[in-house]
Amino acid sequence: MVFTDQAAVCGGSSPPFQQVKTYLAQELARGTWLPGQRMPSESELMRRFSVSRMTVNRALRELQAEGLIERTQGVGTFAAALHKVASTLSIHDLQEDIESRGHRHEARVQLHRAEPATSALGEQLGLALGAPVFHTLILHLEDGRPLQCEDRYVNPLAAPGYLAEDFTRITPTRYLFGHTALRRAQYTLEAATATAQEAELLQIAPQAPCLIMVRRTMSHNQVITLARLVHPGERYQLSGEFNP
Amino acid sequence: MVFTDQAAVCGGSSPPFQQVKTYLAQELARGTWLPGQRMPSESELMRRFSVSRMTVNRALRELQAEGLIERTQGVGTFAAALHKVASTLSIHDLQEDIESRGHRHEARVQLHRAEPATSALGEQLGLALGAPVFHTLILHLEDGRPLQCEDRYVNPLAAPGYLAEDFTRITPTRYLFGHTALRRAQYTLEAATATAQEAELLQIAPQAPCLIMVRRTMSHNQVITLARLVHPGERYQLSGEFNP
DNA sequence: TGACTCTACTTGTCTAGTCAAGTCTGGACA
DNA sequence: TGTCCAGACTTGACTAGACAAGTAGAGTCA
Repeated sequence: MVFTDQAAVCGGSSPPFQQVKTYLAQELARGTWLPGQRMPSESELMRRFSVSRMTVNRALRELQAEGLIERTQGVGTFAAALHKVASTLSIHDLQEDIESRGHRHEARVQLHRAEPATSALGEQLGLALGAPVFHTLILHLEDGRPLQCEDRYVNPLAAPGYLAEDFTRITPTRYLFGHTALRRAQYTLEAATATAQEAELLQIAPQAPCLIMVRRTMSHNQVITLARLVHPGERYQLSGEFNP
Repeated sequence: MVFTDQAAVCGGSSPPFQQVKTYLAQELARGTWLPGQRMPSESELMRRFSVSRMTVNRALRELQAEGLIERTQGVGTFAAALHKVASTLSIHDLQEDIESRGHRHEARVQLHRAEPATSALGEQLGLALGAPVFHTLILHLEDGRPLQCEDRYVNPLAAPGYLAEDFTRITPTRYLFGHTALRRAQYTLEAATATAQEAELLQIAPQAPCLIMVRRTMSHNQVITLARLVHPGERYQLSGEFNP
């Protein structure tokens, strides 16, 4: 059988489900089945590879989870329309990022206190006007060079111990990950100029382009924290990969 | 059994593997097992939920794929250190993005020709110095407002029909998705200022911050295309979500 | 012609058992 | 004391068969 041979060539000694998966992924990449076209059924693949249905099923289920194929009960398996696959960009923890480059991470706490919530802030965090909100402003440096200005508001109900923490030793992100039931986060990412205060802290020109991330982190239905992370454009890049 | 009851409450009539998965995900979110801590083994979950090992295994395998847990053969299953989970930011096709907002997408082709490769470009695309390279410069507009300046070089070996295409009707991204064996893509994202030409096309001030994405798209080992996508900072935002 | 049913095919899910391979621990032994 | 090995436990992978649920097409009947 032609298919079995090809799979054997490519798969080497990898487990059978992986061989089926690799074979299908390769053929998809070669354009054997164009987007929307019908692909072999499970029983067809069973016969071709001489494996049980569970094995074929696992390969197909994983390809489906990866967005390469679409399956419909009662109908069949189809090659996915690849342009619909949303690519993803990874966002890592800054401290880890810096340390993985073999550099030194330093945090300078500029502000660390409770403040009364303004109306806009209270609404976002689900707090009454004037209720206390924790506010930190921290400058993160890589080998002494300013890399991120982190302006963060924290809901005291979600993280009561936040003010007592020493953020030169642990980043707020890590602290909140460990001490709250973090469930969801929303990001927006944009290019803009920093505020005058941020520009001064980051030691950049007032009009210099910055990569600004605004992050809203939530537990089940309560907003835990609101962060504005400002990075100098010339010193910070995000990079990502996409393997369909 | 306490565990079975809880799962039944949450899972409703969903299939057993989903109930096990939901139960574990909920307990993880509640902090029942802190990052790095040992979680119940497969046989323990088999007994608690009265299901077969394959069912428990599927739940655990999917949680592992989603990054919530870590598993080691011979050792056990552990709660993942959540701060290590790389969050992802979705990047969609621009034309689809615009149309999903109910707006009109328009592409203006500024440049559309073959050029001899410079040494730097040839090296990136795997071509000899002076070999022909396809070059397009396209301005994308949303309801008549410039939103993206797309400067793209394409390897003629990978997409020989590229020059003949009408890019006011289909975006290069979509064309390349449909006509090449796209396998991998690498991104970098940064904030910077546009070139003078780009600023003029985008109708922005020369010093205005822009979100710039550089994308390298490859087939198996051949670089298909190199694209520089410049977006005016004030008009373009990326947004994403993170559900651990 | 139009509505209905029956059948073949497809995917979704589960079970009970098997073998393999990796880790860890406690006991035997030198 | 230090080394080695056997056993217990864990995950990784697979099989053969089963039932359920959905779709599509062929055939039947009014």
